[in-house]
Amino acid sequence: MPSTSPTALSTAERTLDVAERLLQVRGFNGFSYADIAAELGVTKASLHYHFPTKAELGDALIARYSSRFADALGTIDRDTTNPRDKLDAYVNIYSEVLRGDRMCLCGMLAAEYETLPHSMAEAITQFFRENEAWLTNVVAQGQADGSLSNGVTPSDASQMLLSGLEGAMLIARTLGGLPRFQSSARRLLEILNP
Amino acid sequence: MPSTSPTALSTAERTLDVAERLLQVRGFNGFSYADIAAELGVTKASLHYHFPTKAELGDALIARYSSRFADALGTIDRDTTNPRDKLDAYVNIYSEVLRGDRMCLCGMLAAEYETLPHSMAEAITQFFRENEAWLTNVVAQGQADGSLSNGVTPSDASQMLLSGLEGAMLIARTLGGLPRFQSSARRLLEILNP
DNA sequence: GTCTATAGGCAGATAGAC
DNA sequence: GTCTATCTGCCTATAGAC
Repeated sequence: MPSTSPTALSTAERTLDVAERLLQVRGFNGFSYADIAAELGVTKASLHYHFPTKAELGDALIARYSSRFADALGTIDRDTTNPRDKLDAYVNIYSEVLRGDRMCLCGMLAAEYETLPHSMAEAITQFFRENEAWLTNVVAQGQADGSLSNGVTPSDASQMLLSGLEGAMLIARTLGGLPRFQSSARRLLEILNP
Repeated sequence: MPSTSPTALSTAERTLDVAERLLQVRGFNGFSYADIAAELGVTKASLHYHFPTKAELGDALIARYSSRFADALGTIDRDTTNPRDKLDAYVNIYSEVLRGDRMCLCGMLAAEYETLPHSMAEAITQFFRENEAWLTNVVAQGQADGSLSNGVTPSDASQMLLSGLEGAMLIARTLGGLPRFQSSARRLLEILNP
């Protein structure tokens, strides 16, 4: 039996859950296998059974995070049609992360970029590319239907939204918190007012 | 004699120079006394003579960085009168940091915030406060003389500029580099077009 | 001020019993 | 899958000679 009840999580999943939070709060170089093990009540050796090296754990964390993010974008596309509503929903993803006192996982890793294994570095870049591609699409839609200003190219707008939101999260954790983040996010979106 | 020639730097200063670069590239948790010692050709013990603990080294790094940043803002105030020129010069400070393949020192530390000694955390918050105070002043001047839009409060504008620029640096190091940063910075400033 | 030497702890990682 | 036990290496930091 891999689990003790229908709702129980495997050790691998619980490891990812704890490691994900530690990574988003303290950074990849700011937590250890010992931290995860203590929180789960298992030994470090058990963790190495599921994730032999920390680089592999990191790869798994980015893969799961990117996958969930992509799912969330898919959900937005299904649930909303108005491009402005899509952007509001996009910002809301970030708000919920910050509400948990966390930084965006890939934003955190972007800071530590130069210290990371190559596979992780590439995966982070890919995460940002995918986000920008989605945002570019939404902005282009909004410009086509007139709901968004066409004073900026969709590509430029998506770059500014992505980096603006990541920066607002970064600073808000040290100064101003969620209210400040949401205020900055609103200002960013106003740029696209027609 | 504290130095061997009029232009020679003390070990303490050279330590700060190397540590500063390592911190801006790899983060506070991403370098060690051994890294600095190897680069300077001295022993770790020598470094501990000048900076007994890493927390004290970190305090000194933030203090020097903040002081230089404040000097740069003072120079801008002396050399330019037009608020738009001041903002351009402000962005240029960031561009030069990124040109050296570095992240803003305090932006990097903002990511590692939760792992830092209290004295460092407080100093980072103070750095951001001072930057925002300066920016708020410049925006207010520009609104008064009509060179900047008054569609946003100076406080909101300064928050968005600071976090937007920090975020643009953060992302540009993994995707797009300096050209992308400068493009995003230009877009941010356009928000203040009258 | 800088060195050698070393302490004490924690990091990531592995071997092998159960 | 999880454990005990252990390895090796690096970390911050200190003592004491020069």
